[in-house]
Amino acid sequence: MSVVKITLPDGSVREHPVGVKGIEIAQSISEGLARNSLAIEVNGEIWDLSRPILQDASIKIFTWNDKGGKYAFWHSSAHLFAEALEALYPGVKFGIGPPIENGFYYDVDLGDVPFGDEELLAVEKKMVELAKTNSQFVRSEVSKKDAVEYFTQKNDPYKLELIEGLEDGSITFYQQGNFVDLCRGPHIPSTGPIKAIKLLNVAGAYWRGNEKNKMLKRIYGITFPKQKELEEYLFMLEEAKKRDHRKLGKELELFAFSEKVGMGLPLWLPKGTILRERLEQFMRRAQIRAGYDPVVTPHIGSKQLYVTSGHYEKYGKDSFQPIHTPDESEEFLLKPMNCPHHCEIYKVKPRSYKDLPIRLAEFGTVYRYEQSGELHGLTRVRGFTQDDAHIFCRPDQVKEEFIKVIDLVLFVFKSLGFENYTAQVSLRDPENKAKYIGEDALWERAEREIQEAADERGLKTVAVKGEAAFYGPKLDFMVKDALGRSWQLGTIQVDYQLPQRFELEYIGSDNQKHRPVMIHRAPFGSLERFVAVLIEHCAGNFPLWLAPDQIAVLPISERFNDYAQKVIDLLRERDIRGFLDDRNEKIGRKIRDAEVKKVPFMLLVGEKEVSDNKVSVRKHGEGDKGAMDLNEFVNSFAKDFALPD
RNA sequence: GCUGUUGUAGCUCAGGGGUAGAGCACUUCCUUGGUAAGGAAGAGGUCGAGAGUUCAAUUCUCUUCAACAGCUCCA
Repeated sequence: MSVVKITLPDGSVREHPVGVKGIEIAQSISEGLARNSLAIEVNGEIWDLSRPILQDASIKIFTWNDKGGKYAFWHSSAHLFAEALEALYPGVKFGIGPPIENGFYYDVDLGDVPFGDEELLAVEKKMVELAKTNSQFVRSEVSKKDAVEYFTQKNDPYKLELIEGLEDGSITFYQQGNFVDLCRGPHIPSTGPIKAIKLLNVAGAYWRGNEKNKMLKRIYGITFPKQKELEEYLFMLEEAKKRDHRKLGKELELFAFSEKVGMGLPLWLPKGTILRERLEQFMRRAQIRAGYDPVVTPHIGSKQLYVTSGHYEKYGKDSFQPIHTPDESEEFLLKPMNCPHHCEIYKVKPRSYKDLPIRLAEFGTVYRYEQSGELHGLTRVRGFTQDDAHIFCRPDQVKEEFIKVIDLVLFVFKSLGFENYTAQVSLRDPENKAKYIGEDALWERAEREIQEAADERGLKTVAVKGEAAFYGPKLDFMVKDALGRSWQLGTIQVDYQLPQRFELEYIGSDNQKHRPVMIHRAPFGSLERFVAVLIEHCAGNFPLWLAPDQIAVLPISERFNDYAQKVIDLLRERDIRGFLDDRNEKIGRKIRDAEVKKVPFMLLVGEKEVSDNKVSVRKHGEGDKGAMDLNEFVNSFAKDFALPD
């Protein structure tokens, strides 16, 4: 009998008969593993445990603790959902139903049948019932002809469309119970392990992501092997909602919106403004140190400016419309980005190669008419301030400058404790080059330079096609919000197009005219989005240097209000921000209120403190730190009060 | 922009065809207290906006605006 060599993750090699199944390998290792195994990775592909292995292979067995195990589990759950839905709604048409980071969804066409919370519960119940039958997921290879025939008979146009795009010989079906689905797999062995099920919500989604197509219902759900894990997950979701920046922004009085001012136009309240200005100070200092020159440009620019830049052609129709003046031939646009203005600053005088790089920085407020459905707290707004800068440099300086910007972004992230970011190289969509301007050669060069710079700094990058700006590729730093939604913060972009369009030049050492390269960069991205993500990242417990109120002075009774006022005054002289709680309330109450407001330090003053000329320090979330002299307090936390270095 | 859900006091929410309620916050008074909510009284709302049905609409219907979830988009 012939054998296959199976290499385990630890490097050990075992021999099994040809056609051995994953589950059998698991059993040969241990009964426990076999019981918990959900899928198997074979030479990098994830397979069913029941699929025979015919050749030598490196394998890894997945359990619930592996991403691949969860993937198969949730993928199978999507099938279970579909089975339940079909049982309750015969004739329902199915789109796609993949596993996602947390759970799965299935796009379905229910026609005009209403589908809400009650219906979700009913399907959920049916799923539990079907899971208990522990029916096996059976894989079968089918010919394209048979596949088409099956779904034609079932009258499911979406699946037929999917099959059309598949190659004959590569089509597989999976069946569990009475439900058959077109599916590449893999799946867990049977429905039994799916014990805890929650259908989360229903939303609309265009078929194949194209807004010209029909909108299907997308039903999200999540499942777990144990009820307790589901409960923990739902609890975690609730906890995450508590740190939503929209909720905390309101509670901590950081920002607000007004219907009268207009949607997507944030109003920064006094406390939010302090936070924002501290971030600006931090960035200003870092940029001065990195050789940037601050500039200021107007909030509007003539239409011609954006015709030159190409932005008018690309976004003119979807922007705030031009501002008119008494002169009918005149049109101005609210500036949607700062680069054209900065190009004009570059052009105020002839530049020598010795002048480069020139780094122009501006906290530039821009206005973009984002689709109404896109607006989201502070993360997606119609008026926002970029910590923008444009670096004009010689072609031979691009990589070095790019690396310096990466260092700046990493410095910002480190200073604020952002550790879980993704560096994304955003490339052009090679299938749809019409979306972009500029020659192929320049694109390829820019894409290469970005990747090289990122590699040189040891960044782990993910390349994503189709995410580039229309004028060039980007290196984007993505960070997740409290609910796991990904947002782009820092961005660095190499641009060969704008210098051409604006005919930017410098005189080289050869006394000839040359074209500079432009690097767009914004380490925060925008102050709005950065603050939003920061709020969620620290759950409103800002580092001391950023906290709008750093201290609260709490007199034990009204008799000590005068002393407390003196404490506040002395602290203000040392640039420490805070407030005096002189309300006619008990100390317990004042402490509670200051804790709820997440004020980093509470300074209690009463009989003892007045006579010793001290303050009793209480730290937010930690409690009593004992009495100390005011100078001693300020000095011992001086480093935390200051901008980070 | 699309699909769906929601809109009642500053905030969180209950109610429901016969012109509104709670808790917190707010104001005043009592209380002057030692590390997470002292007590009492009071003030607050064209029930998102517009139209329709009705003797009567905050409640039902339509339109509109906004928020939320997802999709699409994101210079």
